[in-house]
Amino acid sequence: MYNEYNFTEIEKKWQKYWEKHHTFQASNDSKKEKFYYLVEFPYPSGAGLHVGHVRSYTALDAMARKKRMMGYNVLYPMGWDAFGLPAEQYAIKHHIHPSEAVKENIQVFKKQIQDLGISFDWSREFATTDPEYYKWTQWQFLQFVKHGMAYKAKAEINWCPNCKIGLANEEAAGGICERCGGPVEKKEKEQWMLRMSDYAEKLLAGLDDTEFLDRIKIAQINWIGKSVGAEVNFKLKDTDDVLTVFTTRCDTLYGVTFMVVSPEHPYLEKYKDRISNYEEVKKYRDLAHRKSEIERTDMTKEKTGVRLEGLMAINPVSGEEIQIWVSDYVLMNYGTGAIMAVPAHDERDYAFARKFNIPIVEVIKGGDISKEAYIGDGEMVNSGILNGMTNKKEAIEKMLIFLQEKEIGHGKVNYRLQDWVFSRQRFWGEPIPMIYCEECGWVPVPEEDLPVLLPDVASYEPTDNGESPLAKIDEFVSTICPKCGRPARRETDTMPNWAGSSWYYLRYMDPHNKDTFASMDAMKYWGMVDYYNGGMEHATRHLLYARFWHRFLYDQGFVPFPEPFKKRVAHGMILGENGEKMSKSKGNVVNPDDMVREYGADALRTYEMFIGDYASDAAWSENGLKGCKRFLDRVYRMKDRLNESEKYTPSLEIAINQTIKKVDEDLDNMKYNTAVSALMILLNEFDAKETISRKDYHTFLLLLNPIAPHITEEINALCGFGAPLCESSWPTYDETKLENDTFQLVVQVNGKVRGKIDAHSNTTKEEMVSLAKQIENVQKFIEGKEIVKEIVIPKKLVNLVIK
RNA sequence: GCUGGCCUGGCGGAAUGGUAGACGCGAUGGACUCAAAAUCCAUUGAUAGCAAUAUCAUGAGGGUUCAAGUCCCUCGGCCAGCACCA
Repeated sequence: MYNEYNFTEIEKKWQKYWEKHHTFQASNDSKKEKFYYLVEFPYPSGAGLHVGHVRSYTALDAMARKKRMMGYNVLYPMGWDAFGLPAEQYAIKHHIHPSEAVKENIQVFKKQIQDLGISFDWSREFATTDPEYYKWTQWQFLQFVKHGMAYKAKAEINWCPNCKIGLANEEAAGGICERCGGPVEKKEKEQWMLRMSDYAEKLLAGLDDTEFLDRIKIAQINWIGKSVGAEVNFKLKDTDDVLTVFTTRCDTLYGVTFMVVSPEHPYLEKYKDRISNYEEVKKYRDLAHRKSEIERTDMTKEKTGVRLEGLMAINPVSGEEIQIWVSDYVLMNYGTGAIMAVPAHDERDYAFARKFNIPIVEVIKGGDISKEAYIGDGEMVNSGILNGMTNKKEAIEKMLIFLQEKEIGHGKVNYRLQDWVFSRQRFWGEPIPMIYCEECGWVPVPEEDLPVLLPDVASYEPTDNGESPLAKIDEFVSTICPKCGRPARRETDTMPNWAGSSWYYLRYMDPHNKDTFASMDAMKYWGMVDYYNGGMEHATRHLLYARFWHRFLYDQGFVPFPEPFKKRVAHGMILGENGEKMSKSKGNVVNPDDMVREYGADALRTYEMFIGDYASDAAWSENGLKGCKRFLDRVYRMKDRLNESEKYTPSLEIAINQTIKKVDEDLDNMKYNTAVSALMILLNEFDAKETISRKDYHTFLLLLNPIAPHITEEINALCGFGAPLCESSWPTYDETKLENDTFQLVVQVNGKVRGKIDAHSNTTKEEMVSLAKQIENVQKFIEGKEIVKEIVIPKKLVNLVIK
């Protein structure tokens, strides 16, 4: 492409200037008002920076630069989320320590980001893999232990046989391993768990303190999955035991004709002597166990199950004896692992009862239960105390009171959210700082011994038996018990990737603190993150983990605010030129380095802001990028057409004030595409003039600077406008100069545009109507017709309604 | 299945209920040039017309309104989240 200026040189020059002058360094000791912008820190993969990174980093960069010009003390930091599987796998393959691979990748990423001129405060940079950082991740884990929020439990975990790793529910959604895409199995293993489910209500309520996008709030609410209902106890016939179920529809209790327990329910084992067909039951249970999660949760498949012969339950309201079945459509990890089945009014129970010929009793009138389960509302029948009631809510309330009085049940709130499986059988993660002693059990590593460092060894292949590679490293494992001094073993599991990213935003506030993870003063000054940008793929897990972690720290008095993030915003993806997701295999990957080399960082930045609505996906177009480069070239050329005036050109004054307002508001609202468009429009207006004033041009450069910082600084210097733009004030607009004194009057007849005429803005309503009627084309339409109504919108439009 | 979002020219996309298609890309014609690149000028939703202008047009069909891309209802398509959640 043709170039009339050397953008590479210009970009390097100003990047050096900013570095030398610490332009973007945030102060922890400032009288200015603060603003904290955060983008999700990247995982420094070997593939390098993606054009998607450029989009979000530039977007918040533009806001951060603008806010600095407005006089705020802006924190816009960057770091590295560097633990994780890819680095470990790379290391296994190439026989180098993961920390080496990570170091190299970080250097590449950092160079790429710096070439873009993103105004990060690099003095606060760190990686989650730095011992000085993960020391505090471990320290915070110990606080969870100290407050009974961490426990080790033999839990059935999601095990990926391919990756040889235990997965959190979040990583195994739908029974598919999110890393390799293979099926996930169940495996029993001792795992460290965090009691996140205890925080379900707080995490739900805390959303009120945030300004997340609605769709993000909804995703969080779904994930927490609050459900209000009741726990009801069903007596087991001829025992003193009860089978407890959770239900949201206790009003249908009279319609319960059987119960179903999940294959993992402990009663199968407990009552094996009473279950006369136990062998059959056991067979079913083992079969269910071997099935992958995906097979079990396939809703389209037919219901299966086995009746527990010899074991009966009693319907607590009707007193009837009812059958008990085992079936895999009941899940052990939700509710109590057992359900009451109301086949007349639940689709799943209906299908099950139909298949196994179990009685179906209607309790809500309205459907034909010989054909299907009726799930609507209606009058209660066959329901004792509820008969005749038609209001579902009242029926539930009445039944709840009854259950409580008879002590057979009580109100109960259930959550889908489960405890966080916090162990990973991996080398490249933060070691869990716990020691197992035969005498004392699990003992935390004393805080003064932190960090527990990862050993510097050559082998970190995962093991087939599900142990962490660390288990094979004797000098790591062998230690002494901090309590009794006897020989003991270190925990060899490491933390999940989500750990380090759960509190990094706090460390940025005070990154070099040696005494604590961040000082209270620093955290009080910086407060909540004002804007937190990330992908939608992190709207549930990462965001929930971080909020939980933060809320726990708050409850222990370690942080001053209950919620970490005020606003959460999400960028759309940048797709390949063919509209598909960029991937190596599709050959549609765009490398930002190539674009910076060929068109310059400013053009790339401007284009990515112009590409479309920030929150939506957008397809890459190199021609679009060229168009933005052309725009910057035209901006540059305009410098040769200045006159000596230090005032706005009178005929441009309105347009300039309008543009200041538009760009100002659009940048605040993340409407970057229309901000760029407004600047293009203004440039077109400049272009139509022989000459423009120095002030016209200077203001334009100030407005464009947050998006295209290098070229605007250079032009500013070339023109001798004074201080660099990054040290100048953001322009303000004059409220009285936003409107022209003429406007185009649009004339409609019956809502259709029939004419336009210029009018002075002080034209009265009456004058507007008479002006309208003078237009020739309008007269054609109203001639000989009766005008029944005249609608006048001042300074805009007249609509004549005719009959 | 439930919840939320989206659907506008050849393309990316603009439009507080008030001129649909801003801005950009692409395309066509022209200027400059020996030529090309770059740049500049003009045209560019469809149909009819020399034109003025008219008709049609924001996924489909209804409705509310003086006026609907925008609000309401029905349907279709796409995307996302959750999903045998009791």
